[in-house]
Order: sequence, then C-alpha cells, then structure tokens
Amino acid sequence: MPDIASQLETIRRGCDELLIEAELVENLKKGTPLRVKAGFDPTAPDLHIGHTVLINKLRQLQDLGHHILFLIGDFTGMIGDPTGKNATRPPLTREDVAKNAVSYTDQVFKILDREKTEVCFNSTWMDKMSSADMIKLAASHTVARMLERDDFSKRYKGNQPIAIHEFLYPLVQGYDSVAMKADLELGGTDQKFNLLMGRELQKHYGQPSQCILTMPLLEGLDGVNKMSKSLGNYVGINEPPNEIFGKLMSVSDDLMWRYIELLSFQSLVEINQQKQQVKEGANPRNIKVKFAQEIVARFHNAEAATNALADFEARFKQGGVPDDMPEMTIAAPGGLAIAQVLKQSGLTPSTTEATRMIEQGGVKIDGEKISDKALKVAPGNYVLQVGKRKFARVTLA
RNA sequence: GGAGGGGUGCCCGAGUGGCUAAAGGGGGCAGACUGUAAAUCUGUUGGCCUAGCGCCUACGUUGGUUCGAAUCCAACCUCCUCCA
Repeated sequence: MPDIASQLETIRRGCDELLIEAELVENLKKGTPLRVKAGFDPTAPDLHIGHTVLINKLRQLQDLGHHILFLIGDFTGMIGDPTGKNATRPPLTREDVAKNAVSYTDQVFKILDREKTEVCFNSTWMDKMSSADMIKLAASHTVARMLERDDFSKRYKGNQPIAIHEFLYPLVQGYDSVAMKADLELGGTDQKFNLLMGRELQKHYGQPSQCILTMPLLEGLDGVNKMSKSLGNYVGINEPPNEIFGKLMSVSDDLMWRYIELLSFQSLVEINQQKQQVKEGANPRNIKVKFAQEIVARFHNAEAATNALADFEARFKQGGVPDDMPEMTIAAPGGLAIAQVLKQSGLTPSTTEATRMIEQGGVKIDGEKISDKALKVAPGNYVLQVGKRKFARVTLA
C-alpha cells in the first residue's frame, strides 16, 4: 500500500468533501484495507458517465488496496430515492431487482475489478429486521433533524408532499453502514445528509464512525441539470461509439472542462496545459475531440474512437452520411406519401412532425432537400435524412 | 374532524363563457452560420388524412348548464395550508 500522503492525494483528487480527514488518516495508519462502501439504486440499470465519476474513485481506492463494498439498495429501492423529483416510484419486483443488479454489475466491472469487489444487497439484513427494530431505528432521529436535509426542507417549504416512508430512506442507508461496518462511504454531494446519517447511526450502535467522501455531481449535456436518464441529458456507457462521441462533442466549450476534470484520466498538469493552450488561441474543439476519444476508448476500444472521429467529420464537415444506419422495408406497392414514410420509418414520431420538418427544410432523400410536403414516394431504395443526425435506409416495396 | 387554497400542454406558468390547440418563459427540434451536435441568430413545438385553412383529441375525473366551457354548476379523486 502506498504511503499515506500519496494515498490521500489520490483520494482527494476531484472530490467535493472529505470528512473527517484526520480520522481517515488514523485509519490509514493502521495499514489494513479500509472497508469502502458505495450504495446504488437498483432502479437504473443503464449507467451513464455521470455515475462513473464515483466509480472511477472506487477504482482508485481499489488500486490502493482497499476493500470495495458495492451495495445494491434493493431494499431502499422500494422506498424510492427522495432526492428525485417524483415522490412516487413504481415498486420493483424481486425479478426486476435481480435483473437490474446483473446488468448493473456488468457495467460497473468495466471499471472496477470484479475479483476484488464485494457486491452486497441491503435486503440481506433489512429483510430480517422486525417492525420493532424498525421503530427503534426510526426513534434514533427526530423530524426536525430530518427536515434539515436540504431536499426535505425545500419540499416542505414549497408545499410539496413528503411521504413518511421517505424519512426511512436516510435511516436505512445509514443503517447499511452499521451492517456493513464501513470505514469510508462514497456518494454524490447530494448524498451528504445520508452519508452523515451513517456516521451517527454507527455511533448509536456502538461502532466507530465511517468517514465520508463526496464526489461532485456531473452536470448533464445541457450544463444545467445534473446528468440523469429521465432528463435525457446523459451519455450512457453502453451507447454506441458514435453516440458517445457525438454527445460529448455537443458539450459546450465551458462545460467541457468540467467533464475533463471529472472523467478524464489525464493528469491535472496535462489538463492545465490544455487550458493554457486554449487561452493562447488553440481551438477548444481539438481538445474536446481528444477527450471524447478517450471516453469512447474506455467503454469500447481505441479503434472505435478513431472511427467515431472519422464518421463525425465525414458527417458534419463534409455533409456525408454515416456508415451504418437503420435499414427497413416498408410495404407500399403503390408508393407512399412522404410524411407516412418518415413516420413509419421512425424518423419522426408523427406525420405532423414530418410535415413540420419538411417545412423547415430538414428532410432529405438521397441528399436532395425535400420541399413538397405532399410528395409521393415511388417504390425503390432511398436514404432518408431528418435533421443532421437521423438517418435510415428505406426500401419501399 | 373543521376551515380554506390548488390540480392547465414535456416542465414552469398565464388565462374567469366565444377572437384558445390555449399568452409568456424554459426545454426540445429544425434552418442559417461556424470551429463541433460549441456560441449566436431565425423559425418551430398535440394528432390524423383525401393537406382543406378540413377533421379528431386536450386544460385532475365524471356528469350537468349553455347555441358555445379550460373558464359556470355538482359529485368524486388528489395535493397543500391553517386549526383540532
């Protein structure tokens, strides 16, 4: 295990807060691996790069020789994370949870070492808890204390509903730390309250308190909201190379730096050099390209990264068409109105949208812009394009 | 249990009987431009088809009043506030 100073440097890099550093140093001095906990909801089996900020940190801790406890909150999943905007969530069945967990870990192990990671489910201990135990747990905190949580107080003041069971979420998450005997827990900055709850409950149950390390939440592609699937501003790690590349290229020049800091494995020195270069007139586009390729290579491979760039340039600089696009055949012996073709091929969600796109000059057939919205397309083979990004090879027969 | 206030399109939010497919903003999409799916500007933003200025659906739900209702009435569902 590396010396304590360099461990601390690695642990702190990019983090939001480390509480309480002095305690962590004491733990590190013991020289035994820390039990590092990080919890995840089983509701979102598709990970996006926002999640990887935290997972990258776990990987770093793992490389330092610490023991990673990857907790899947199958029990807490039934409560639903109160930090979400919607208080209600469809309850998950056992099968859903199991399925999600598999897909979850498959993705996570693109970053973490499967052999060295312990996967836990909090239902393991929560299912055994009696109602009396639950009440005892609930009695450990007050409503006033709960309302200190930013999210709860905002909703309370804003006349938004808070269901009682939502108060159980932080309690159960905190209790997980007790059951897992965690030394260090990682979470997003929005998790701070819950993480601190773990500290207090451990004390309550006569254990040493865990330290907590919070990582910043990655903003979504819009640069405003946090990255989330429901907002559609995300980059999924399972997406095709071209999508990942393109989405990262759509990040604004300002936001780009944030992404690089939190996601790139380049050293801070290299990153600062690039900032300097841009200040001196270099084109930020080139740095964005390099970064986008790094990420594509991480979740696919180097070749995919090269191809993604080539495809991107062909499409946007030279106005070409991508190599692979969805292909389909539509049955229409006598030809079909253009709006129908666009709708049936899935390029537009409705015929109204299709005609709108034509009016706006966004529809091309074999590279020819279409202006006649009543155009009848004869049987044949065509490349259809809507906007800059949506393509399909359609055969009318 | 009592009293009061809300529920509008993807989101926020105007709108108190016809001129409302519903202001405004956000977001999305398209076009122009470019250094890129950045920035900026412009347009657009329920659906259907014979594409007319045609039809259908829509303002929590259901029913009613009316020539006509997001707008009035009734019941219900739901959220919030205050009191107990």
